[in-house]
Amino acid sequence: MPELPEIETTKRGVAPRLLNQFISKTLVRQEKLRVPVNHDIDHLCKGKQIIDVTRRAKYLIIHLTEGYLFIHLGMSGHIRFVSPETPAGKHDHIDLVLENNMILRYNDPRRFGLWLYIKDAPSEHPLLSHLGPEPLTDEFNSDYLFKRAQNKTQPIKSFIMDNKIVVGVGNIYAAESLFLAGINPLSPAGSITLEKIISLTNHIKDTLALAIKAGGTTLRDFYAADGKPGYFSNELKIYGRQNNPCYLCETIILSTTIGGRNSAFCPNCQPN
DNA sequence: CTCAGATCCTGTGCGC
DNA sequence: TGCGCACAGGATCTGA
Repeated sequence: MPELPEIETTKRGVAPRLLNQFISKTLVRQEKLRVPVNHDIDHLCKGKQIIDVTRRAKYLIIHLTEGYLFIHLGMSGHIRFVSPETPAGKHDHIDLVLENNMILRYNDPRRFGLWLYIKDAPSEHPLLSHLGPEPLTDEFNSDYLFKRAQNKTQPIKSFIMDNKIVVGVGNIYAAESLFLAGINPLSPAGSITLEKIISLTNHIKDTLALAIKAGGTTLRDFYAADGKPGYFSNELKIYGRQNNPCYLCETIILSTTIGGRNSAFCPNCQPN
């Protein structure tokens, strides 16, 4: 489900209702996630106040009076507020119960996500410490990207999806940005000209910012915390459009596999 | 070091 | 209608 815009949309949806609240209970129905949930997470969170809600890469970070709660939604997760009487359904793995009785409920069929309580500074944690810059900050710019790309033979698409290079660029937005920049996703990262890297950098930023504005991309099952779908799927120009004509030149869009992920591209608009 | 591929898990949608 | 298969928005590990 989620890429960075979906996480950001989720964060904006849940933050106002979490802020300043006290946690009364953390109910874990399924602890086997990408990383097992702390066995004593209920004890660790109980009675603590939520003092901030932030995002780093695709992690939501709930700041408590002591420690932090990391939430990652993996490929199929979502969190929503439900009232106390709402019965838990299939794959409703965790409830964060607040003292006002509202429940932040986490559902994740594939269980690639995680919930983790950590005590020390998030940026030092092994899950976050190696991460590259946020795409919407000035730290992520064309000079940086060009430098990092030098001598890389890796396909440019895998390169921009590498969290050590830049975080938050998933399969959808990688495909969209490369199309808009006119770059073939298979081209070796080190072979891309500075001009194209400048264009790519700008399109990554623009695409993500637009998608956040639209409330994320709803393909099948993404709904923001308020239950509203995202509207960015209407804007997708290349992702999932293989075998259809390109919107710009009507050439039939091709697809290939890069890093195990399906990758659509227009052979005419993205020649190299 | 770099990179392709396998892996964790369940649901969906397609062709037969 | 039912079955089997391919594939899905992420991230990490292994091994060539």
